[in-house]
Amino acid sequence: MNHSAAKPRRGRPPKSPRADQDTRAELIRSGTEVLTEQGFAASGIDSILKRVGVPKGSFYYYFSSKEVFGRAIMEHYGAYFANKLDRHLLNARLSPLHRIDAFVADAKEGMARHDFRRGCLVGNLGQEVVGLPEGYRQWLRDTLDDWQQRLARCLEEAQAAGELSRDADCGRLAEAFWIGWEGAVMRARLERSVHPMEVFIRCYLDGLPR
Amino acid sequence: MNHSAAKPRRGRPPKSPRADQDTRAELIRSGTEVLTEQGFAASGIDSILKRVGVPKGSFYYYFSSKEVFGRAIMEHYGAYFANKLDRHLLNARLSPLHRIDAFVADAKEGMARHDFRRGCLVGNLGQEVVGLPEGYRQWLRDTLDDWQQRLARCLEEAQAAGELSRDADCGRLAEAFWIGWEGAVMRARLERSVHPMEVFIRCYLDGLPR
DNA sequence: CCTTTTTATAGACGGATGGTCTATATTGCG
DNA sequence: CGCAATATAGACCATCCGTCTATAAAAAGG
Repeated sequence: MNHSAAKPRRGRPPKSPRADQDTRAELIRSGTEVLTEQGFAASGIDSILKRVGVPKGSFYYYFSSKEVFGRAIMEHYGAYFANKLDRHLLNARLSPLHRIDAFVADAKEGMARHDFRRGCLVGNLGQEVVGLPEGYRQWLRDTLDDWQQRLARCLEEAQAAGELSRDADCGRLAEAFWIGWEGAVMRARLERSVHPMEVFIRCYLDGLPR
Repeated sequence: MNHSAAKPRRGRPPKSPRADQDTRAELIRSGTEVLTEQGFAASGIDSILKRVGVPKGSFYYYFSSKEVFGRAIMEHYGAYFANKLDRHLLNARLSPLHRIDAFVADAKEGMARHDFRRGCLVGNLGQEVVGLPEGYRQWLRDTLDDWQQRLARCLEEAQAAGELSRDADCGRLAEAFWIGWEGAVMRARLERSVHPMEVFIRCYLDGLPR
């Protein structure tokens, strides 16, 4: 991960100066880390590059602009998160409502592991949506809509399993979950504690119609 | 509010050149508008000054730094919001739970009035808390704690009025409200609609133990 | 009424940072 | 060897925070 270049030279570098060849993927990973911490506007290209030892001049070889770079990060994050969501919400070894608990536990662990510095990319960008490039907003809406549908299906399974009232509107309940969840993640960063996430999920589950 | 100076002149201005004498207060008001839109880091002093026609040189006569300015804005916002909260939550003409509805209706109206460009200052700053000056974080926590207590008292009144179960933990319920509420405000900005706020409050009130 | 002090503004300036672009050096291939 | 593709260095320009000097009007004082 650490590339201490001996001395800066122009031109294409010698055969194998960097351990990992896939610079583009490294930039996306590094960018994801920085953007989940600081959001889009506050994240400088420089700091993202420095983390992986890529010089500034190289950036526009891999991405035509910061905006395009951001989109690549969003896609990467979307795939990562959808995968995590499925891993829990489709886990047949747990009852539907317990799958939600498992997702929450996973998220709590992730927050603590990064010392509450990183939040949810969707939440971060959502807060600064006014100043974001055109198109980002639609991606954020689509992503939340996707998450909502995955959760709604899990709630429907809960209905089938008798964990949830047949009268419940699963779509609306799933919508409410993500609305509040983003608030809980934000608050957890503020408090530097998983407590807000616990309070939210307890209130949410306790309030579900049985 | 609009000060179109005929021509810029140096020196102390004549007796009443600007409609409002209190330049400092105007700066805080303008700053509040900008910060509720864009957050702290993304808000440039210049753009705040331009809105009220105050030249840059004057800024540091009133505030010693951007950080101090931000603190003044937070205090202003805190007073404004606490006042709004009391106006609704202590309104004896409504039942306790209906007071919460009234607050929500007020907030919805405010969001729509500003075309969903402005959010909650606490939510905005909370999201970028990692990069904020020292001390801001504590203010945000204290402020949310204050709001929580005001709401908890209202919920206790609801218990007394028979609108809420005697077994309910009002402190915890109030905590959960603000956790989710900040998420709802954020989402409303993203969707440019009050719908998320409606979904959240309905889910919250429906889930309260009766 | 004249002088001095205080108040408040005008706007340039510097250092830092951030996004973007151009020139360039090296590699790999034919 | 020659040429296109690759990856880099560093310049460039805009912006932003914060500072500084100059200046003009009001307020104070005699």
